[in-house]
Amino acid sequence: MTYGETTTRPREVEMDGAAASSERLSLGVAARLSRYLQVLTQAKKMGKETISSQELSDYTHVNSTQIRRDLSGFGKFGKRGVGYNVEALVSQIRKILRTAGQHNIALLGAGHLGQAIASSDIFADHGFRVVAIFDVDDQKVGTTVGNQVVRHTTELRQMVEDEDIVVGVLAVPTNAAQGLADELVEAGVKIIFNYSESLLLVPPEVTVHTSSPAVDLLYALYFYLT
Amino acid sequence: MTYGETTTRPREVEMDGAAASSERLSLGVAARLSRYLQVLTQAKKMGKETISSQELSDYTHVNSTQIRRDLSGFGKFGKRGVGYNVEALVSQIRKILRTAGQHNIALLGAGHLGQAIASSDIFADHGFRVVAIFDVDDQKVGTTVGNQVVRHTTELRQMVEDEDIVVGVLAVPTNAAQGLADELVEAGVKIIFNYSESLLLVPPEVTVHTSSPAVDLLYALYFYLT
DNA sequence: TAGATTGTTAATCGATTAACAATC
DNA sequence: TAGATTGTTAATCGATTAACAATC
Repeated sequence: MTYGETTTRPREVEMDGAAASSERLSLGVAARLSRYLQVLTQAKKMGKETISSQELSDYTHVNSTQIRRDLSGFGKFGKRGVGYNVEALVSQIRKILRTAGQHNIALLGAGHLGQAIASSDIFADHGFRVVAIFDVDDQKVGTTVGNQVVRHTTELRQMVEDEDIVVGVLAVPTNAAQGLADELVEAGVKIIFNYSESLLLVPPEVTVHTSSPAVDLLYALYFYLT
Repeated sequence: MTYGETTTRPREVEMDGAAASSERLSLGVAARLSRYLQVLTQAKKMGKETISSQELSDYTHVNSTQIRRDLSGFGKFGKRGVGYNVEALVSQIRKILRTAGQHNIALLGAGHLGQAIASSDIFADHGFRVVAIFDVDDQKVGTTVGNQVVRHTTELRQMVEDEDIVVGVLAVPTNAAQGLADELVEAGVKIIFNYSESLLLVPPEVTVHTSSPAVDLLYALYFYLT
């Protein structure tokens, strides 16, 4: 590599306030923007109007310079000496992540975990709507959980089609997970959120996210112990 | 920077099979090792005896070269042409992450989520043991959840001391989370696992991990939409 | 042996951060 | 104005990956 050479970096053409760029975000940037969004959403709920990169850093543990850098790649959202307007930043990041709209979720499993998910608004806050809940247990089918009537999993395919469901959440026992994952895939769901311990095998075009609190805990513990 | 210069890299002294190094792992390495451990633990349950870096890659979405590289930093655990012995690798990684022992957890909240956590073995599989469950609701105090009797949160401090609890898991409503986090901190807990939506402020020596399925989902959705 | 898979190198690429001028 | 905080540069650092010899 030669140096002393001034590299002209590719730069996004400023698009009159439009934050979304045509290039795909890197994994890291997308992950961090999502975390900022989480904090901002909660800050907004608490009535906070502006937030500084330092405050965002305190909550996310992301370096404040990096936060400013991440954001400045899409526009000048902040005000020097003041910080960022919480509400405006929320909608900018939603635009960047292209998740400004509503997305429909199918919840599989009406046990304790399923009920916890259905009655919380963690998903609702971010534009995800649980539009159907399924279980195989006839005792549970027909009962109401959250604001949905529990259906039998045999109705899965039809509901995915009718309700335009893009995400399936697996809150079922380990041994039932792979079978239901297969059914979700066949029904056309492209993102599976796995709360079971099962390792899931799916076609490459389907994304699986496995929730693993114990893994996160191991990781936190390491830094506590060292 | 000059080049053509051969940099001598610091290298761990081989310690006769001992995998744990004296240097602190980087954030990235610790996070990835935890994920390998999760997959290996499940693979072991399923009776798998060996696993290749490619198989680990399929499940973790970490590049197979990087997996081999991460592991080879601590010893030669694999067998060429065969792969890694699942059971041996589990114990090596546990040694590296220093989580070979048992660690005690306090669970706050005996609602649906608390019950789901108490009756699952996601934590138990990794050496975490729920040794106490708390709630403020007198209806719930005294009932049995998992294999524990639910206690009132007034007993928190004493139990943390008696049972040597290092981790507190918050499975409570958003508006109760900060208050209980404060109590956990006062009781001496160093790691808080937050399942509520609340943003928590804690002293710098305490680690908070906030679970955020919706954030993970946003992130997955971005790569699906683009 | 032939095939498979590790361990390791060497090169590239992107993430991270300190520092500070710009400016609200 | 004075103080605070952004936006941006320039440099460093660590992560990532292709490639392949070693070897089971």
